[in-house]
Amino acid sequence: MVVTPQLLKTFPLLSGLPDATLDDVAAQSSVRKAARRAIVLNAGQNEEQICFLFEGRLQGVDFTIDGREVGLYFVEPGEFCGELCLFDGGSQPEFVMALTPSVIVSIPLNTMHELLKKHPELFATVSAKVAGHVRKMTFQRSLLGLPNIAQRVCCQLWMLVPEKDKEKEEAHIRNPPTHMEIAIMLNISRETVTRVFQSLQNRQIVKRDGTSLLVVTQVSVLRDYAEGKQEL
Amino acid sequence: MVVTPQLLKTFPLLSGLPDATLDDVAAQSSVRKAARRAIVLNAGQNEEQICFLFEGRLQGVDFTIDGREVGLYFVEPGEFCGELCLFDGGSQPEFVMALTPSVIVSIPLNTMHELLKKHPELFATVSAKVAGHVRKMTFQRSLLGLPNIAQRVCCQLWMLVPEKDKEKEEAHIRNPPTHMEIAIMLNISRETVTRVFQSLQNRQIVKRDGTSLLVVTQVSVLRDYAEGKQEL
DNA sequence: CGTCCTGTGTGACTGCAATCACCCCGCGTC
DNA sequence: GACGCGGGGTGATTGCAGTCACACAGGACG
Repeated sequence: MVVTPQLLKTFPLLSGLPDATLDDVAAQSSVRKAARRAIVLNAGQNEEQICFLFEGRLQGVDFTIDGREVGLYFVEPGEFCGELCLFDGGSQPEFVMALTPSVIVSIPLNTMHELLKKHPELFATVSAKVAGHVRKMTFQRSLLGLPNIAQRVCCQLWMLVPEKDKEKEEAHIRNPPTHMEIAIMLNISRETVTRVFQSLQNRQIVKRDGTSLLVVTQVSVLRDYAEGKQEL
Repeated sequence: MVVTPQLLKTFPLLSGLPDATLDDVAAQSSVRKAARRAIVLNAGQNEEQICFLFEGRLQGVDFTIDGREVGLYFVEPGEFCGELCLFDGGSQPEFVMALTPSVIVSIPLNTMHELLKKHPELFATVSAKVAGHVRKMTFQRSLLGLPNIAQRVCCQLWMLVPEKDKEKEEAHIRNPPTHMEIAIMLNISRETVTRVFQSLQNRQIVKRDGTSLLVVTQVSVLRDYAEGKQEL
């Protein structure tokens, strides 16, 4: 499929670029669709492309030596991934997999390099993204250190509460991860996640509204659990 | 204490810089000593300095919400830390603590920024270091996903085997982390680490030589354990 | 309509690592 | 020498989360 400059403009990182530049980049880029659970980027390979997510949802995942899946982060529409090789030309550290059918725009590594050279202001954005990634991973790592499993789940849930809702008493989490996805991120079993959720629902702290919406009815209580001020 | 250009030259990152530049940087930098378990960089603060380790050993550590310590990485002499704020001006994500009495050279963030602007080749090195950090964290995260604890310990041990010894049958690990430090990195208890080590020693796969040297006598067997090809 | 698949809910069982309690040893230092 | 302290070693106990097995609901799809 053909990449139009208009398509590229939908991505915050690129939206400020002059039309001529976008024409140029568009000509060298490509679009593709990825089915559910399709691999978008392979770990351990020099992927030579930066992926921009137009539609769908991706997850960075790794696998342990014994084949277990390890969830690392999500990629939402408008965001990009695979940028690490811009920094050292090394290989992609983790797999990126489509959680839902997705549409992905790929810009070749070289094109991206040229672009960053010409527009250093983009470089700052990409750097900040990597820095943010490090911060997130550090936080996630500290989550895994929690001995209390329920607390771990609550922390992750708290992370998913939109910033704007954190002070309110009710929060909406759209398209929440499945229990399995949460389990993989937190290094616990799917059943355990389900049990924690049951417990939260019984106490009317969260409730589900269809498959694509999770309502946190008592945000402050959730925070207390997350911070260990209360035990579940 | 006064920082001399000669001192700065001992750091690989800075060794190629012209003397005039080093004079300049030295004038704005400072040296300090850190006692064992002293905090070198504080998490959550805008530290505004890049720390170069001249002597000793540092560890990046985080704390879970409930106060548990989480070990992240080590800093060896000649290396630096605290560079993440160069990328986004954000705060330091984790604590950096001295494992042994250490000597640290601090270069202010602004000075460092100027330096990188004037010498983009340094920027590549710093970028590569951050990228490498991300890779390491990703790997460490996948370690934590291992359900078999003994395997986790063996993997960590395998990581500590110097690159040059990985193909040999005997490897030397200088200044190995204490059981406690390993336990913290792997999110398991100190006793469990001890028991795994006992098991490895009984099978004559590793042996200790004083406090500051650990000898891996059967490197290939250790690798098999690490890769899950054999069970301990 | 039936079928398939994914996601969720739940009970029973069990194994394994955390915890606790205590030991020893070596080292620095008062 | 006595002492404290950090580091390592070990047994007994226990609780908790993983695992297994199965049930059920809802959506997609022919």
